[in-house]
Amino acid sequence: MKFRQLHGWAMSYKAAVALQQRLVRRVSLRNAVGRLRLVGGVDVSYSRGDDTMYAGVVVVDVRDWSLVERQGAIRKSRFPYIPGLLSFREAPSILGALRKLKTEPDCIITDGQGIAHPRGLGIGAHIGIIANIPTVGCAKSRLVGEHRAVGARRGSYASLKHGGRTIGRVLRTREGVKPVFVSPGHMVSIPRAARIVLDCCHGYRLPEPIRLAHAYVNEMRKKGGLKDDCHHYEA
DNA sequence: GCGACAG
DNA sequence: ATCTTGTCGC
Repeated sequence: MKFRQLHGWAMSYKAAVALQQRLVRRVSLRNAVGRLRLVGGVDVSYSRGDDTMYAGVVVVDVRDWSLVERQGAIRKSRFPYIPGLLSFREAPSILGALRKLKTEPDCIITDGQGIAHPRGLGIGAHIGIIANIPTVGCAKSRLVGEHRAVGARRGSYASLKHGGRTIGRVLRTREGVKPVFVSPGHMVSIPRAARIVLDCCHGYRLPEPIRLAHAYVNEMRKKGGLKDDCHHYEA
């Protein structure tokens, strides 16, 4: 994981939007994810009147769903939540956690949109081009795009379109619950992104890596402190 | 001006 | 995202 220092994070909303329009050209939809084994998941937690972000990343082995490694980072954010500018609030802390990772996953799933974004640069895509690793956006609700009704069976999906382009899929990961919005982040195709998310959902609406990351950051915030783990492997 | 609007 | 109690269903 070769991180790139593409830019700083302190700027006006206006500058942030301009930056997204400039960075979107670096996003690649060329699939670079082969057989899946190690999948990462990232998430952030924070309290109401506090801008302290508790970010975490977990790496799961899809063969048996065991936790391979997890790392966390606590950092204050000075950027507010604004639809379309989520990465400027959460990405700094998430990248802090990612830099501590010793294990390089085959791809990372983010809690939020990939390219299914007004300017094509949701937090999933943004993190992908900076960490230089395949990423998949998996959001619980829609930000942009239109789609037809999604079938009731697990695996059913509808194409998510915006501005005359297909930007992702609305995927039913479990029967009886709302579908999720999947879109490529970086270095992954739309079909592969959807397949990755579906393969990572085990009895629940959200992918296992995201669920574990969510539980991890919440535990970090409540029971204070950042506990990490790394179970080394033999190639 | 009004409605929409990831987390 | 967080806050917050109960309630419906497998």
